[in-house]
Amino acid sequence: MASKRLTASEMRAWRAYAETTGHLHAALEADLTPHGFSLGDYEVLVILSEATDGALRMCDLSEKLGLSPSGLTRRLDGLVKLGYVLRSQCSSDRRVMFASITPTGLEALESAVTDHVLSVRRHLIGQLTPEQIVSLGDIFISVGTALGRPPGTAP
Amino acid sequence: MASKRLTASEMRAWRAYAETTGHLHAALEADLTPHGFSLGDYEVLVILSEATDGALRMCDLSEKLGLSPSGLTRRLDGLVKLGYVLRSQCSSDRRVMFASITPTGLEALESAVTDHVLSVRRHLIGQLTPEQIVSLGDIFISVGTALGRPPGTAP
DNA sequence: TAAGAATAGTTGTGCCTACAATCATTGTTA
DNA sequence: TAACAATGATTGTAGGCACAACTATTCTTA
Repeated sequence: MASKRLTASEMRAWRAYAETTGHLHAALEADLTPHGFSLGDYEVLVILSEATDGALRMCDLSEKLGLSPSGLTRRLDGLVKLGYVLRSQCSSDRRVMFASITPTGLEALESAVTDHVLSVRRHLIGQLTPEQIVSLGDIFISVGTALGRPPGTAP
Repeated sequence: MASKRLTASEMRAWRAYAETTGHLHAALEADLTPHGFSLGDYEVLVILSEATDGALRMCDLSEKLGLSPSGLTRRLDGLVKLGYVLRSQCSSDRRVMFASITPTGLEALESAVTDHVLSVRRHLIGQLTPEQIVSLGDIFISVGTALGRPPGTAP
């Protein structure tokens, strides 16, 4: 019975989530700044480092990142200037540009990964019981799936 | 034992959360746009409407919103221009400005609240079992508290 | 009470992002 | 194959936000 109001329990969950998710993001971001790049930059490098062919088309990358094409163009500009990412043309389709992570970028990423994992553990995972960790996964897999964006299913 | 890596279960939870939270925010935002204001505007109006004295100091409001002072100034500019919010001076301390919601603003808010609640229910609450709802609350109360930002404790 | 610190808010500036428009290339079809 | 649609990426522009600098006011204290 989908009421127009939230029950006390529902309100408690919604408010806790809504208020905390921004703080959590800010904390993770802050822990990463000593490494010289933002959480957004970090995510780009992670995805590029996991790309099976070592390179991704701009449109695929922007899709994975949930970023607009123009947003990705500018984000890559910065990473290219830092020497962390390389643009290259596709030989078979001259519309597409590939992005790939450079050895320098991989180094920078690897030096940040440890801290970031510790950060995630400290602020999120470490605060939860094993049961809650499973539940957190269940919850956001359900929500993401309902949104048409099932997580972790990206090829 | 705080490892430098995440277990499969931890990774599953983290990835699901990280990937989905942005999509959820976007969906809630999209459901609100027909009403003519953003989720940020909505939050301002909610907090102002709940203010016991009907008005809040800028600094208190920015604190509640997790917004910088300058960010709040510009956000209020928009809401004032729309006629939804009123600025007024404090008689006892001429540094402070009060913000209060106008009758027009209250109308606009009330017309949006129903849709927003339905939106929250559709995208988040409605996807979860009662146990998961409790768990969601528990989880983010723990995380928020660890971040020094216990949710729902704002006076 | 006068001087300096602290507080409240606004403005200047810059970064990040999205949307719309644009250019180039490829695909489709009449 | 010529015309039109679709796709991939970038650029112009504008909005939202943060940080730093600034003004105004109040608090503190010597």
